[in-house]
Amino acid sequence: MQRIAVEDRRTALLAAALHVIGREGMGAASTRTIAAEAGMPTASFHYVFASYDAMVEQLVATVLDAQAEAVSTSVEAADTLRGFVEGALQGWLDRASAEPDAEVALHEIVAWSRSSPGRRHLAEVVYARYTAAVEAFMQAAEARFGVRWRIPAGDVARFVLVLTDGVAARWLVDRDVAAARTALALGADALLALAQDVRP
Amino acid sequence: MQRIAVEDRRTALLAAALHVIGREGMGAASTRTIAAEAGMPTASFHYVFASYDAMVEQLVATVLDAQAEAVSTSVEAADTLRGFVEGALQGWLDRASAEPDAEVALHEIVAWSRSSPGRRHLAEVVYARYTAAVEAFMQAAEARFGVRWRIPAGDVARFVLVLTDGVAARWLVDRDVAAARTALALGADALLALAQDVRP
DNA sequence: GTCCGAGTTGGACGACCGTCCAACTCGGAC
DNA sequence: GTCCGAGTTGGACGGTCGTCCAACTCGGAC
Repeated sequence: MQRIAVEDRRTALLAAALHVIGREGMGAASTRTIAAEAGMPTASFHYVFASYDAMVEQLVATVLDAQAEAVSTSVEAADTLRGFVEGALQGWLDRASAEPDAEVALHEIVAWSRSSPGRRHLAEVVYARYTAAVEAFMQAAEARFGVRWRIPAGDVARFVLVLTDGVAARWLVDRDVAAARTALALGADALLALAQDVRP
Repeated sequence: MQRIAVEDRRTALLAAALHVIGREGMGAASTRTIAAEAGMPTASFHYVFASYDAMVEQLVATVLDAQAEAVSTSVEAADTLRGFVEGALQGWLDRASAEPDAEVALHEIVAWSRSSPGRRHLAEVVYARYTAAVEAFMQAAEARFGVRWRIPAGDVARFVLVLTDGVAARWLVDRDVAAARTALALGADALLALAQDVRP
């Protein structure tokens, strides 16, 4: 095969891994399958990545970065607290259904990493980044709409993740976007009921 | 090994599978690992079960049966709608934290079955049974407290599963029962806000 | 034109997988 | 006491896995 910059190989392999995991799950995403999907010999995998686990770690970071940016653009135009909350939740869903491979991969990798002590930190990192992202949204909501919460901010953030995780779990099985949208709307109502002192 | 009734072997292997999946995840739950956990030679596995997939299918049925029964006993004493809703949700959490292997196994198996077309029906069966269980609870609530809902019953049932799935996803990673309890209490409030016409 | 080192990769390593079968054991009917 | 069929299981089958190395290629410095 012709010579390719290592960064380009890395990018191609990460994209291939995303497709394979999205299509056939973590169980089928072997080094051989991923390299074949990228049109490379198997040995190229370990020329680019130190190990399989290292590739997964990079994949998680890449997917989380792209997701955080996509969702944050969906609340830029919000001019009410309701618009902001609904925009964030529906923006997350729009992103998930637009890039299902990324959403599937995230859940596959969390489930995969949960059971092995040496990989458990990966699942915790995912939730730490989710929590940080939600808290950044909450601070933006406070700055823009003066919202305060009736309960500790940490409990609100956790409840947001309960909503997205719960909707995702079901959507992963039935891929029913309309039903997911309805459930998220109920979630938005529940979140707004926790707000007080909204600046007019 | 001494002669053992096939049903006893089946029971022992299912219990062993539950332990292995709960401790090390689906990826480590091979026929060899499970048989060893049950103190049997590997070949016993295929003397009892037609295939690995058939064992998983039986395991799901067993776990769902036990779970449904455990939760239903936790609302028997409820004498208000709030007590009923909170009792059901907290009863589910009590069951999950009392038998973590069963809860872990259910999520591991759903994730495992999602990606393979030939196994996808298993994930759908799990949600069909969850939905049926929740709808049975809702009918019991209507009979006992005369409750009606502001939105379609199907949307309420789906929202209940969003709550349990979302709480479970996080609990599987951090095992924080207190935080799960708080999140479920918020979920109960959200559900009660969807109720109307409660008989006094 | 020569050479070097980075890029590339076929193929092997040991391990584990689900499944299966031939050979063995042994309780109980006769 | 004999025998049979159900119960039991060691070991093998072909497959996949992550990883690695020796051997090859080739762009670019000299």
